Amino acid sequence: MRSAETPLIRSLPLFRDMAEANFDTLMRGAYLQTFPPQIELITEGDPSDFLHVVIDGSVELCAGWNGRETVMATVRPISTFILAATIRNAPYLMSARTLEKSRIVLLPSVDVQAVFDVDAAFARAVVTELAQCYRGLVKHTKDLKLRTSVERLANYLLRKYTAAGAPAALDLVIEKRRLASYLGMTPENLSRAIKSLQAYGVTIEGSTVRISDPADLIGLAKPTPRIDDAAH
Amino acid sequence: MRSAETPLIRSLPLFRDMAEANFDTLMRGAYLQTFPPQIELITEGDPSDFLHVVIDGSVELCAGWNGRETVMATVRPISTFILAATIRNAPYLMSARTLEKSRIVLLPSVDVQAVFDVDAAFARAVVTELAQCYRGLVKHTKDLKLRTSVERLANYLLRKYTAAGAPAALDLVIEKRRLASYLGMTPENLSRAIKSLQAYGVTIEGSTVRISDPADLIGLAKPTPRIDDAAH
DNA sequence: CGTTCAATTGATCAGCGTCAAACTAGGTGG
DNA sequence: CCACCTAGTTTGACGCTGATCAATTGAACG
Repeated sequence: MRSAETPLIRSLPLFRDMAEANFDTLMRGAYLQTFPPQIELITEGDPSDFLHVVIDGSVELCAGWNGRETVMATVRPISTFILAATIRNAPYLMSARTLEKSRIVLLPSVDVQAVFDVDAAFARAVVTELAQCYRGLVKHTKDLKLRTSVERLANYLLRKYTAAGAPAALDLVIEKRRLASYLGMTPENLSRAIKSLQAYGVTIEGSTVRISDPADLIGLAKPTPRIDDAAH
Repeated sequence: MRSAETPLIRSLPLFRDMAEANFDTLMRGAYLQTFPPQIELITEGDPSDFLHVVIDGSVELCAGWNGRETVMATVRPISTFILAATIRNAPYLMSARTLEKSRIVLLPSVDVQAVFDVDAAFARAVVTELAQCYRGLVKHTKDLKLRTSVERLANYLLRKYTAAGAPAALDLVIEKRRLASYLGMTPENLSRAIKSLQAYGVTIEGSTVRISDPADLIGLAKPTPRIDDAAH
């Protein structure tokens, strides 16, 4: 692959510091593909052949068991997913499907592993990225085990709100039923959780969120960096 | 540090393949300490100064928020913990405390990072270990989100049972209230979950577990490698 | 303008947590 | 050696959170 996206990929933390020659090696084996919405990119249990990089659009990672399904994460540009499966050369633990029309780069796992062994800077970046993902999951788990559904919603909204710079109106980007699944509740329950946050100055109309009194909401949500900070 | 434990540590997947000289560097800066039970080794939010290796005893990783607390994992010999915090040089997301008298090796984070940069084999091992931890957490999260508490208990017992080679009697090693917290329920609820498994041939007296009809229990638990297999 | 699917609302119910009390078992001191 | 103390576990009663089911509303799209 050689295209306009190459510099974009190169600018990712994962690829930023590696040697040019090794980056070229990776790119030579790479595919850039555009997928329509609702396409299942990978399936839970399949062998991991490619490391994926979302260039454009959005992808949902989900998992199922015994007829139930849950959203584990949503991946937006520009970031990678299923790095851990690629590293361990193990079957995927989650499925991935496009939410909208998306452009995705596929890097053969064998290439990633080969470059990993010869490029120390890339190795360092892989470890840093993986550690980041791990810590993100720890936070998600703490969120699930330590908070009620209303608390989870309140903190979710505050995270998006502060990340966007405390705007008057904020867009929920994600469909409500998917948000509900991500937060570990049913769509009906999310509806009710939203209503119960009205008492704290939160109004959600369609996908537009308004927070009239952030201090009040913070009083309920009690956010902590050890669960709610993206960095670290 | 130079002691009888050195070869033990050397034999860990994390240190097995690295150059002797680099391993020596790590060991020179290491401390071996013995801690009494119920000692808080690290505290959520503190900066990560050391990578820890449990040589003997057992350590519990837990996390708290707003007066609530939950058990995230139990670490038994011989394995490491808080690798991700060490790598990212970020504050701990979990606290760790000894459950019993334990011997633990402390490796200064700066040493670990320095050796990582010069030893490709060690770097590979770190990545492999981290990816393993990540996948373990994905499974834990799936367990929590997709299963009811009785299903979680049934699968937990089956995992221990098969790992121990399907013995007639199996010891629960962990205190029930901690197991309850790990499985995301209250001690009272665990008691009731245990009773409800009697219908599937499970009896638990004290810390002794007996499974009279594994096939029956499997029918209820519906274990899957994507949640319940330790490997992968 | 009808079709479709998400979102909402209401009613009901099950799972699970909370509270309180009784029951162990392990350890200590008389 | 036994009585007692402490802490974990169990049991029961009760209530809340959140899931389920069913019906309605709303909004996007052909």
